[in-house]
Formats: sequence, structure tokens, C-alpha cells
Amino acid sequence: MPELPEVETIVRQLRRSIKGGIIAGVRLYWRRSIEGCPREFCRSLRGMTVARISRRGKYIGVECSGGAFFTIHLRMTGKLLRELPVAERKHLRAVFSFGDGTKLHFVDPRKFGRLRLWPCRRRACPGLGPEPLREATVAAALRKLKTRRPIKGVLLDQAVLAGIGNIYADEALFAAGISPRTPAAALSDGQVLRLSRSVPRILHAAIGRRGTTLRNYRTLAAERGENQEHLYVYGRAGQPCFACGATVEKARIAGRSSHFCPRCQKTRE
DNA sequence: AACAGCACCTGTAGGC
DNA sequence: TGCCTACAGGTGCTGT
Repeated sequence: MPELPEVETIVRQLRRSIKGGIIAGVRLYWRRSIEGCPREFCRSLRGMTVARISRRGKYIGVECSGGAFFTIHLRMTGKLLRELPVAERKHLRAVFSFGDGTKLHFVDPRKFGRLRLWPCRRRACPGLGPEPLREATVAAALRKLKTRRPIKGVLLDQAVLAGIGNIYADEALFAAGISPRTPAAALSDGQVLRLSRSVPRILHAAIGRRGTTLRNYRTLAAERGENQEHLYVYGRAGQPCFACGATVEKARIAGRSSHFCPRCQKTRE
């Protein structure tokens, strides 16, 4: 569920909320939410002070004094909540208790999310591509592509760019006027330029609106994002394109549902 | 090498 | 109301 803007929103709130906190204990309610040894995860973090919160792609990073480093990936339905609503109790997978008596709840109905302890921060999350928040970075990544795979699938490939998911891939391709089916290596210079600009623009705008809440995503304080009010194609199949009035289509491309305007988005310029 | 398909899970929406 | 199916924002493994 959460993509880069949602994770960035949560990370900014975590910095204000739990940085400096002492982890009094970690309690698990679903052991498989931990990648690796659950017992070691809890034991390693007990008593540590939260020193630094970071984001890499869709991963939340938590660095503790003493060097312990762990990541949280929310996958489809994971949430981090300071307060646990009664209705979420049955989806509770882990709880961090802090020295001041407050808590951080990891809630995840579908149980896809993962917490993982890493031996060191530098070697965490291998294989991720660069952050797509600057035009020059995105342009460099796109220019390297030699594959005939559809650009939609390439944008979702975390080894190419880290953090883009299904919503923002569709929105960025619409903003750039590019068909999601276009083979990546066939993008013209103009298309690469437009996509390199639209990706960071779409992501920054979504961060400014604290992410997109379609269903599960909530911030640390359980608030909804506002970016769902600003989507041009995602979730709008059958409705008129805001730009040209043609009907927005939905099709399965690269194994994922893809939303696009057949008139505004071209394979070739 | 590149890519498709499925597995991981539960909840919800829609058809009948 | 209930049963069934399809689908959901992500990733990682397996097999072709």
C-alpha cells in the first residue's frame, strides 16, 4: 500500500514522535512479521535509544544508539500507529513500548509487512536503485535502460528507482503523456525528459499532501492523506480524462492494474 | 537474462 | 442473508 510519499510522511512523523525514545520492550503477536530470528530482534532492541529515523525507497530505517539498525516495510496493509483503535486490535502484529510509557503499534491485516534487524546500517536493503526525488537522478536511471519491458513495469522495479509504486507510476506516466505499454528502451529523448520531471513532481506533491489514502494507509496519528483528491488516472477507470475527456482505461500491464488515458498517453511522440 | 506466475494473507465489493 | 469470485497500493521465489 504505502509508496514513497506515504513512507516519507510516516518517517517525518516518527522523527518528531519517537526519536530519543528508549525502547523498553518489543512484543510480537505474529512472529513471521519478523524477517530473521524474532527472539534476537526483540532482545537486540530492548533498552536501546532511538537515535535516527530514515527512509530508503519504501523502507523505514530506525537506528539506535549502540548501532542496532532495523527496517520496517509496510508492504500492502502495514500501519504504524501511536494509539491502537479497538477495531485494529485483531490486526496487531508487534508493539514497541517506550520508557515514557508510550507505544508504537505495528498493525497489518494481510501480514505482508516485515521488520528486520540488520548487522549494520550500510549494508541494509541491498539492490535498491536511487531515490527518485530529483530530476537528474531519474533521468540518469531512465537513460541507462536497455530493456524492451513496458515502462510501467520498469518504474515499479525497485532496482531501477526505489520507492515508486502502482499509484505514482500511473500518475507520473499520465503527467508525462506516455503510454504505460511503451518499451523502456524505445522512449524518445523528449519522453525521458518529461518523465524525469513528472516523477519527482508527482512524488513531492503527494508528500506535501501526506500521501494517498485509498483504503488502509494512515499516518502515525491515524490521519488520512489528501492526495487521493488529486489523482488524474489511478482509480478513475470509466471516468472522463480531466485533460481531454476521453474515457480513462484500466488494463493489466506488467502484472499490475494500470490506469491511463488512451488519448493523452502515447507510445510514440 | 528476462519475464510470467504464483505465493504470501485478509478484507471487501460485487454478482447471483 | 449468504455464497462465490475477483481484486487490493508489494515483494520474493520458482520455473520457463
